[in-house]
Amino acid sequence: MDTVFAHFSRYITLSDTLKAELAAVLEPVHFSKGELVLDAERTCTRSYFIIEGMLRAYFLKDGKEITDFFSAEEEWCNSPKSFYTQQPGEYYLDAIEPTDAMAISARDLVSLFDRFPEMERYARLSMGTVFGHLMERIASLRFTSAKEKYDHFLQTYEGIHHRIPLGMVASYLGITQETLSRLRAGK
Amino acid sequence: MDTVFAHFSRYITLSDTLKAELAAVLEPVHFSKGELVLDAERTCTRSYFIIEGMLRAYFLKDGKEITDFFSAEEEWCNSPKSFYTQQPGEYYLDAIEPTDAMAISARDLVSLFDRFPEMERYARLSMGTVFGHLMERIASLRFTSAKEKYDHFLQTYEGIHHRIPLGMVASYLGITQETLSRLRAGK
DNA sequence: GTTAAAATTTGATCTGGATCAAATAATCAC
DNA sequence: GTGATTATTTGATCCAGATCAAATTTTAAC
Repeated sequence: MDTVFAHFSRYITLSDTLKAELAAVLEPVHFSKGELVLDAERTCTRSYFIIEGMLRAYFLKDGKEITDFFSAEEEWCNSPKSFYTQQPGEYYLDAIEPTDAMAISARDLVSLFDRFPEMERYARLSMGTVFGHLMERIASLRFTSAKEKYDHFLQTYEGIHHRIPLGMVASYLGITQETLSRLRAGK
Repeated sequence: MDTVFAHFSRYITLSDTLKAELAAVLEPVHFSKGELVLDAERTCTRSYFIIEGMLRAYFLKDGKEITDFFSAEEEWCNSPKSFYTQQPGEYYLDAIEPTDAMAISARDLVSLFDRFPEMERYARLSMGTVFGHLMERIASLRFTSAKEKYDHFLQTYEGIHHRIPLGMVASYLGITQETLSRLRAGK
């Protein structure tokens, strides 16, 4: 729980009341490696704050898994559109490592937003951070070679990249496995 | 001012007090076609809500202008990172059409956030909308042909695309002008 | 440990879109 | 309006990375 509080404290000051409320609604969960966290057929009712491990969001295209993003320690993971609209979305979530996380339900979160304005602020500010990452990723996708994309990935997921299978990295970058394999071999 | 209020009302209920405050800090501005709205050397101190016209954000790469996004009627335009951090950023903003907008300064906005929790909510929810667009754009950039990227653009900027010069569209899509020209000719 | 299944590497070929170059067409300044 | 600048189209060539195919390595199940 300390990890969660520390994360919130990067953006807002946590009152004791809010701490107590958070502690009351956050539920520790564990996923084993390879476990499906969310099926795209279902609505994403909970968001997961990762304590240890890594989750992945992917969708299916022509029957193949296309990885859209990874979430590691001290990041939230959910199926954004589905969690926001509370309708089924396109993403599957799975655990690519044994993962410990704290889960919060959409309804509990909404209730916190209603009662704690600082939660709104936290959400606004932390979204800003993610926003920046998305814009960088767009720039990287548009104007860089496969090699540069991979280098950018290594930098973004510094210290984490070796934990992710090559095929997933390739689809995340929008290049083929073969190309990525050759890049890594240094050709 | 009604246009601005209508926009806010899509996300929150505007109290009379907040309306009055907004009216007090929003300043009407006009830019003529081609006018530079923000130089990348400078800090983006204001955000512009566009009433009519279109602004564009671009950066320089090898001396050439690379368009990153367009903002049209009922959208906000600023240099995101610069506006958020109040440090100079990488973006230039210019008007690609004669544009009428309402400007709000970063300091006024911060003050509104401090005094009106519903402004925090507005920001969180409206960012969610933009967030969705960015994710779609990422998907479009990674796995689609030039033709599909252009089709996606036409769809996203439905009714607006004909107002944007081809070269800007091409750099927005991350393809060359020549390729886009050929696509449009239907080859 | 042995075998089967999955992930990664390596090889050969092909192609969409880039690049380089130049001709037209549209827009602007005066 | 007219010349000059800027935007768009068209043509020829080239290459990064895709695709198709298969070998090799790694991982997992029993």
